[in-house]
Amino acid sequence: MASNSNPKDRILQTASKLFYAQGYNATGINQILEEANVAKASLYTHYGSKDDLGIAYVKAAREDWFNALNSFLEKNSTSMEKLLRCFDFLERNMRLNDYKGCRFINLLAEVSTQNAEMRKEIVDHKSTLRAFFQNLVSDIIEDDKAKANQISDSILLLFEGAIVQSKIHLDVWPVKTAKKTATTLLNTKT
Amino acid sequence: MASNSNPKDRILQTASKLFYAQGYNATGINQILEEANVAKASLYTHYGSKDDLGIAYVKAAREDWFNALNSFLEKNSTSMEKLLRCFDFLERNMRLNDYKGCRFINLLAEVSTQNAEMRKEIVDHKSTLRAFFQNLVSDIIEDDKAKANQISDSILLLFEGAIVQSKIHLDVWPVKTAKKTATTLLNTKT
DNA sequence: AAATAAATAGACCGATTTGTCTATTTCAAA
DNA sequence: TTTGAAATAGACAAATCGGTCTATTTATTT
Repeated sequence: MASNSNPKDRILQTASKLFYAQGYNATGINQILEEANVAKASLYTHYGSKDDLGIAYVKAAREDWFNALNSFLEKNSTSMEKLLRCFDFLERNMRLNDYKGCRFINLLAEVSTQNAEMRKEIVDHKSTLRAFFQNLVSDIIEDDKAKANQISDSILLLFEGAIVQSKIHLDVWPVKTAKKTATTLLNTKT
Repeated sequence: MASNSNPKDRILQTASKLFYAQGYNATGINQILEEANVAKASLYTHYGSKDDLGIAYVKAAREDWFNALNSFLEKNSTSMEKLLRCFDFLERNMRLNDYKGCRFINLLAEVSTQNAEMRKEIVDHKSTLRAFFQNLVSDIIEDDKAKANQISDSILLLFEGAIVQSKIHLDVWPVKTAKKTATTLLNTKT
């Protein structure tokens, strides 16, 4: 782990790496401390417990994710271009992360019944993503609101399905397939 | 847990319930033994270790899942009807399981890097599902093979995306949305 | 330079983890 | 009814878990 920055940040960075790579329950705090080169007391002064660290992790990951997406999208592009470029972003991420999939989906599988606050952050994040797609699609399909929502939610489902299937098959074909059908749906004129 | 059947089956049944409800890593063998009313030695004679029990769990779940699906589909129905009814099956399952989502996706999130054999079973299961959709769609779209595959894979992605989003929002609207768009895709004539 | 805060190493705690082993009991087949 | 397998309860082990605490050292600030 990078030895720059302060202990507090180093803990979060290392936790982020390990929670993603090994899972939340499978990652012990001792491993985090070792790899972050940080004393145990530092974890408990900056974060109160492992669960609180987990919550801080999700919150930071939420911000990081949308920051990365927005900086990947080109400012002066149409809503249609942005929508399709979301799938390019996804493809790049899947490769970059060695097909570990979505941090939030992975975490939800572990803590859905275990930790209500982590669950809430995850749900809020995905609700934000849903609204993000809805906004872009509403720019393209302006006349029929019901149709716009049907298409934007379908794009969301294709997006999420592509994440899961990409993780399963260790390949980007699901992302390419999703992008292609998303294009088809968006070009279906009323 | 049902006290019928033999210890071996009771272990698997209880493990299946707990792994699904709490996750694999969050479930200790002691809890399984208590709820199954079974001695510890019985677990280690019938299954060799917790991981081996986990593998047995996935294998049994694979068989159960497709058995449930096939018995839900009506024998004398068209491929189109069967395809759409898959989403009714999904909706029923999501409700029935209190939106715990997909056993295989949930498990993959935990053991993807941890246990290669469990991963393989999960991947094989999803590959079977993919082929299942491909077969049905190929009955409907016979002329254009590339188009048939594009549509069947898109249905797979909608299906998987609906599972994930349904678990997130504790609602069946993603399944309904997926079914509707799947219908649209299947009705797009060449 | 003195005072204060931040970070350190690491012992320690009780609980829990998977897994082994012994000794006893239940049960079914010969 | 005897024999042998199957199942039982539970002690035990070694490791790890999250978390607390003490004592010391490093930085920062005044």
